Amino acid sequence: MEKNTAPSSPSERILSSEIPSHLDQTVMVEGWLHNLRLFNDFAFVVLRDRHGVLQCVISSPDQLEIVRHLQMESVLRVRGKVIKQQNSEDRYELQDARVEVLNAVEEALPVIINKKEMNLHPDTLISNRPLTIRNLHQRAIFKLHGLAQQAYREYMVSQDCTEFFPPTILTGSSEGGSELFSVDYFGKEAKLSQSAQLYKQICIGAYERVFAIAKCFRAEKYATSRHLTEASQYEFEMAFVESIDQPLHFLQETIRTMVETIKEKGKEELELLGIKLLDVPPTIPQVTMQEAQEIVYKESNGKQDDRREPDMSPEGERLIGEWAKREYQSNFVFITHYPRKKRAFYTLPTPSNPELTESYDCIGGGFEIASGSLRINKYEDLRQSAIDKGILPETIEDYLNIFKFGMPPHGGFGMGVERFTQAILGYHNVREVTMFPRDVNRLKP
RNA sequence: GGAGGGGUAGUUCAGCUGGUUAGAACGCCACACUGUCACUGUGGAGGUCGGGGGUUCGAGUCCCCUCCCUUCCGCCA
Repeated sequence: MEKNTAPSSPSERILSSEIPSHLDQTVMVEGWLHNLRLFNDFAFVVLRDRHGVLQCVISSPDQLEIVRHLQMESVLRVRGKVIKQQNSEDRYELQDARVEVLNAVEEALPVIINKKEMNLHPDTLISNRPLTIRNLHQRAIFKLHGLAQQAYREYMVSQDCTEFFPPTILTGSSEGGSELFSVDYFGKEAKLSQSAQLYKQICIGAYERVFAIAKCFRAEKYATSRHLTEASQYEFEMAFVESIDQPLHFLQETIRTMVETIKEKGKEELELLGIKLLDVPPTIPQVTMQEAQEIVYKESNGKQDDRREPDMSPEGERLIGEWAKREYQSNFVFITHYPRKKRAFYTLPTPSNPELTESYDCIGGGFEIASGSLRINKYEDLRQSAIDKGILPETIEDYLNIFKFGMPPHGGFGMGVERFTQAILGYHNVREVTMFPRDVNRLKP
């Protein structure tokens, strides 16, 4: 591990964030050439490290020559004395800086990354990811994205959940849902997992409460602003639940913890991005799908009518999101009790109305970010449900067999990792919050 | 899979009913500049107008084919 004490020796690197506590001391910093403002007899070298940027003032002719022809993003080591900037109480700089070039960039950058707004096409942004990730805005997005994942883990662990890692190379489909990617597996055909569903259900048989941050792959040519072919999911499953209230409460508190953690630990990044996160209300509004469709109908003054549809339309999701924001100051809303025909065969039907299910989605930022349900836990019921859905039990034998050996009542959810970040930060395209997105036409970088 | 919009300099874009040498801003290069912080000023380099075919005296501009990007729908996390 690195030493984490504040060094006082000039031979030891300090970070830009530590500068204020070294006033009047000579320090050494390392980082990238973020900007260079050159004058006749002096220059401002702006250095960027993992915490921020620092202005260094070059004033001697020999040092000026070193810096004069440097390209941006060259790697530098700079020594100088920490002083307060002229006419400023809270800004610091290095005086009489001496520069050592650790790795000079030899050619012009393909994109400008030291401006606040890069103003690039999404395609250019991603194709140049090795560079654009260094942009302060871009860097902040993925810092917050990482904080969300950290918060998810911490909350799950605090609730006595056990983390596990599902496999992604499988023999076939566990849900029979979307298209799967095929991979050559020593001459046999294997599939990439589209969901950790099977494995999290297996795991509650031992641990009762489990979670995972799992990759899932969908070989479908969706060309939308919210689909990836390779995505990640916050998976959760808990045993001994009798009502959807339990997993929904879990989901609500998960979201709350994630939002609060980001607000607290991501203060600087949020400020930089100009994003103000809405607090999660004590109770996230919850409506049945039927109620949601009525609300959408009214919200749109009759223009959007999904009331005879078995599901919400994207426009409907957007409208119900606006409704929740206006009526409950909530960025999130739960929709429950979807029709059985829209849900996977393992979803528990509603006892009082078998046409409906004990299921729920979470709408965040105006689109679906999470989905879950109570599950059928008895072998015969599950087998019959598969048959009702037109699935041959023989084709899902491995899955069905789990339920012969004492599966408790259980339920859970899966929440899109990228979509969650997209929802709370309010970005239009999921690729903007995905560092290395994979979609129909993109396999690199 | 369906329907729109688009592809012009490194980047983001303008380019009219087809017309002579295709422009701007930022970036890059050179020079000037004593406090900038999106530094400023002057000058310069940089283009197979996505690719292929066609119409025409003449195509960035019109037509056909093709590739790519993007938005929306289907679908879903």
